[in-house]
This record gives sequence, structure tokens and C-alpha cells, in this order.
Amino acid sequence: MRITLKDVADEAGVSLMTVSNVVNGNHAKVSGATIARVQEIITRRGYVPSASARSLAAKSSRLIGLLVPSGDDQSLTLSPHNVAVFGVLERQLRDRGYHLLFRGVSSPAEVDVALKSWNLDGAVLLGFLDEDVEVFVSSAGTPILALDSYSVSPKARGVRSDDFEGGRLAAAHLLDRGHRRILFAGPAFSDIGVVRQRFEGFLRAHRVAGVDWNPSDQAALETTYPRGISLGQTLRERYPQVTAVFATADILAVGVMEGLRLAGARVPGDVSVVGFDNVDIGLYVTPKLTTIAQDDVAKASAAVRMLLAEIEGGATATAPVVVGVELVERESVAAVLHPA
Amino acid sequence: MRITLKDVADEAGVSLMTVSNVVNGNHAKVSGATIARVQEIITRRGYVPSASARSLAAKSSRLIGLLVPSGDDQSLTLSPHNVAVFGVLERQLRDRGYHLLFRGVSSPAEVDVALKSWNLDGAVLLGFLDEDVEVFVSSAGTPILALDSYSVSPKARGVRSDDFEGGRLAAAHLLDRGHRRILFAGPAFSDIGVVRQRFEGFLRAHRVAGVDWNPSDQAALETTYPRGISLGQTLRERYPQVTAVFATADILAVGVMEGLRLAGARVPGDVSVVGFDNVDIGLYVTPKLTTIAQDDVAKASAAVRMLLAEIEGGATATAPVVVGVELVERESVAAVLHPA
DNA sequence: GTGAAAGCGCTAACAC
DNA sequence: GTGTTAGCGCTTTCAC
Repeated sequence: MRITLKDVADEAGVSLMTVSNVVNGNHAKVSGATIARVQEIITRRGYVPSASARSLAAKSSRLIGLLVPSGDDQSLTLSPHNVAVFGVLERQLRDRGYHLLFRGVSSPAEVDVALKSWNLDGAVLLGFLDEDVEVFVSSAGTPILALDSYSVSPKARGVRSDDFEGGRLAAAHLLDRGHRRILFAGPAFSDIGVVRQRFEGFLRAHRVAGVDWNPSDQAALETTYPRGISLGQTLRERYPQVTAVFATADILAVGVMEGLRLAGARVPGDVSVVGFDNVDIGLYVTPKLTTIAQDDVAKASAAVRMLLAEIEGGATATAPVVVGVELVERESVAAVLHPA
Repeated sequence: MRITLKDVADEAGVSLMTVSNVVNGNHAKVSGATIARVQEIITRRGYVPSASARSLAAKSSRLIGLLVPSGDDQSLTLSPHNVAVFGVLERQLRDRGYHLLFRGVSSPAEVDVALKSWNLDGAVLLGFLDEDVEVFVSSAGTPILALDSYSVSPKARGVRSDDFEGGRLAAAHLLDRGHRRILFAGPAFSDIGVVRQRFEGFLRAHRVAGVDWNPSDQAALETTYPRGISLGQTLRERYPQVTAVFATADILAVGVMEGLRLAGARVPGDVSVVGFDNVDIGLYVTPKLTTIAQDDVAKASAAVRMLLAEIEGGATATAPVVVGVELVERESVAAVLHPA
């Protein structure tokens, strides 16, 4: 049978509350001698408080939900970047005494159920579309923090990378190297703030450099390796003037490089490529991918800090936190020589 | 305020128990009319049962722990293969009405705490060393299932891939192509059953083919990309006779290929390479990696099935389940021509 | 079919 | 410093 507070109290010859106070570190209310005695019994008998009971009696569950989108398929997919963020999140929450409930959700109703049924103290949304974030957040009575969301809802607290700056950095780097026709490759961004911001930054760099960006220099496609390959293979035919590609994800960039190679073009000799995310694959391909790095650790830390501030401190919605990005120069970009 | 069973009961003009029976599908004990009325109230008021209360009152929490090793660093790392398995696990458990508590653990004591504090119905161990599995399992009073463990403890239920067959398949493929000196590259396997099994299978293939494997044709190293590169770079110098490499992880194999390239050797022209896991990177490199594929979905499904059988059915420890593997032929292996 | 009582393990709010 | 009294929201047992 499970050993309870009462068992410990009986053995120590004190009341429940005394043991409870010892367990919770309310040492101000218990004498030193009692603390020692109770502690000894606790460790010896291997007493572990019941989180369910605590969650019921107290207001707090010390449980945080990590919610990710779930489709209809039999699995759910986490991007390498999200996996990295996930790992850091768990670690930091654990250090602060919280547990993590991981759950895929396919409908707004499920968010509500997850939140309520376990009495979650808070939740982190990872990888949802902006519009979904709006819905989830609006119906919730619990602090929710969205990662990488550009939702404008006043209730939506969030942490994201400086996507605008990332787009700007990538384009500036390429423009600097003499490129004048740069293809923007990424998902259709009507509903994806992250991509839109990268695009705006990309445009800004052109403006600053005094270069007119040609609106036809853009390819809307899923960010997958195969789609990247097709684009790469047909690139020089469809966009003969283009000398560089900025892809909004490394996986796409790597596909484009492979497609170019298959089509007989050299990277970066004929076409330069810049990615986004700085995930491992960029290191494993030849040439190594020049890309924009996000700071996973900073992102996760900021998320934990904000969420717990709200949970514990009762802080109100703060402005979104923006984490810096940086250009990682590797081998996929070359300078272009312009005819005099 | 949260809406409770009692709220629903009051509004419906019935007792707590009636509502509880409706919620839990004990339709045998409630009249059709009452069911409909209660259901309507439940959905209209958005009633969600409290899992903590239920877990406290009933014996079961419907919570499964997913435990992974956690070092001292600020993050915890999941291999791509484990991420895939993880995703499938979550999905299947969710479909069966379970929730997943994700937690990194650094000491056996933490396993115990996690299990007890949330009253977990069961736990899945992902990525632990065999010796650790032994310890965790022995101290637990809860069904625990280990993935990829070769622990021999009678209490250790497990699911793993057919690593022996994987090793055999890889070596047989290479031997078939005329290779006679094959390097076995992977971690020192004293304490890693998975690797040891792959090695045994590798040896078996040699025996079957009537080829004496040269014990010096082995390199013990961490399965990381950089270590693979170093090995690849020095391969032809250190193992001049070797014409093929079997690496126990794709990431290592890809590193070896890059190292070989840097050293001016061609893959598979000069040296053939076979990996293990069939993770995405294998597709993104040139040449594409020939490898042994594990069946993520089957692995996760088997794990869920076994664990729930034990939890719900009270089944006793079954023999470990072994999931099949297969050779995925791509471009990193070539035939060797032997001088007559 | 439906209901009343007891209690799961804990904490909050007060006594002493 | 320590103990007592109430519940938290639910399920179990047993009665009607």
C-alpha cells in the first residue's frame, strides 16, 4: 500500500499538518527537532506526496501542458527545431518543480479538455497556426503561452524569434555578395506570421540596399525536402535571372541544393542558398548550408520565465518576447561578379 | 469557477452517482431519458471531469509516464528515431484515453518519485542503458516497459527491434557485394545490448558466408557526426584493407561518408557504407545512405499494447516483443571486384 | 434505475 | 509550534 502523510504523522507522533509543513518547507512553523525526526521517517519510508491529492486540495497542480498540433495520421511530427526547444523546456520546468503533460491536439475543444481535466497551471503551444492560437487562447482561463505565434489577440502571450531580422539578415548577406535577383522560397504566408515576417525583413534589406525586388521571384511551396528538390531542379529554367535562393527552412534549402545538383548546377558557384533554423542537416550536406540560427535555449527560457511569472506572480499579459537570431556563414553562398 | 459533477447533478435534478454513471458510460444503470438530459447539460455547460479527483478516488490515473535519460546539461536530447517513436506513442495512448507525462530523469530515485507522485498507471522507458533499466524496474510497483533494452531482469518487459537481424542484414548485403574486410563502427558495446546484438548479427553473416572477420576491423567511438568524420578521414590509412563500413547509426555513417570525401575517397567507389535507423539525414546526403530501417510505428504500437494489457488486463510480464527490420538499399554501397 | 454515506490524500483556515 | 475542522471532486459500497 502506498504510504501517506498520515502514516508518517502516526509514526512521528505528530499531526498531519506538522508533517505537511515539513514537506512543504514551512520550517518557520515547526521546531528543529521535529523537522529532523519527520524528515528521517520520510526518507526512510520513501514517502512521496500525492500530486493528485495536492492538486485537488490546493489550487495549483504544478503541471504544465505542452500542446502540439496533431493531424489525422497515426503520429505527430515535431520539427527538429521544436524538438530542441521541447528538451530545454522540460528541463527548466523540472528544475522549477513542475511536471510536463505532453499532448497532441486536433481541435480547440481538446485544448479545453486537457486544461481542465488535469487542472493545468499553464500551457505552452508549440507549432500552431496563428489563427488556432487565437481560438485556443480566447477560450482558456489558464495562462497560455504560444511559441512562434504572431497572433494579435491581447490574451496571447508569446515568445518568438526575430523573424523579421532573420529575413533581413539573409537578404542583406546575399545582396552584399552582389546578388540582385534573389528567390524567396517558403510556404504561402497568408496565415503564417513567422513566414510573413521573414519576408518583410527580406524586402526591407532590398529597400535598404536600393534594390528593387522582383515580385515574380518567389516560390510558394511546402517546406519539405522533396518540394525543395523539384524547385531546385527547375530553378534555372523557371527563374533564369535568379542567382540566389532564400528558403524559410533548412530542410527546404537542403532540398533545393540537391535539386540544383541534380540539374547540373553548382552551389554556390551557380546559385547561392541560405536557409533558416540552423538545424543539424545543414552541417551534413555538401556544401554546408549558410543559414539563420535561432536561439533554442533562449526561446525556451523566456517561455518558462514568462509562463511562471504569470502563474506564480499573477503577472498580467506582457508584450511578446523576441529572441535574437544570427547569420551562420558556411559554404552555400558565393559572391556574384557583375559585368562592368 | 470550475463546474463539477454536483453542478450537473443539481441542474438535472438527479444525484451525483447518476451523473457519474452517465459520464463513465455505465449506461446499464441509467434510464435513456436521464442519459439524454444529463448529456445535454454536460455539453452545454462544458463539464470536464477532474482527473486529479478521479485519480484520487479511483485506483487508476490514466496517466502514463514517458521517461528519458537526462544528463547535467540544460537540455535533454532525443534521437530522431526516438522522436518518431515518441510521436506514435503519444498518439496511440491518447486514442485509448490516456495522457502522457513526459519527464527526464537523472537518478533512479527520480523514477520512483515520478511514478508515485502522479500515481502513474505505467511508464515507458526510452533510451536508457540496460543497467539503468534494471534498477528502475526492480524498485517499481507499477508496470514499466523499456524500449530497446536487453535487460535480462524478469520484471523488465520490453519492445525492441531485431538488432541481431539488422546487423546480419547489413553484413550479408556487403558480403554479397564482394566485400571481405568490413569495418564495424559503433560505441563500445560492453553495456549496450542493442549494439552488441547488431555486432553478433554482423558476425553471424560472416560465418554464414564463410568469411573470417578480422577482429582488428572495428572502431569504437561515439555515434556522432564529428566522430564519424574523423574516422572517415583516417580510414584508408588506418584500415587500408577495409572496403566497407557498417556503422551502428545513420548519423555516424553520414559522418564517415563526409570524412572519406574530405580525404579524397569516393563513396561507394572506394568505400561502401551502411548505416542503421533509416532517419531522414540518410536521404539528404550524397550518395544517399543504404541503411537498416526500424519500424517506429510497430515498435510504439507494440509498446502501447503490452503496457495497456498489463495495466488493464493485469496480464503478467510477457516475453519481450521483437519488431522486424529491413534493408533499405540506396546509393552508398557498390560491389567490389576481386582479382582473379 | 437511483441515491446516501464514506473516504481517496492532501491543504487552507483557524484554534490552542 | 502544533492540532482540529473542513472540504477539494470524484468513485466505491451498499441501500432503496
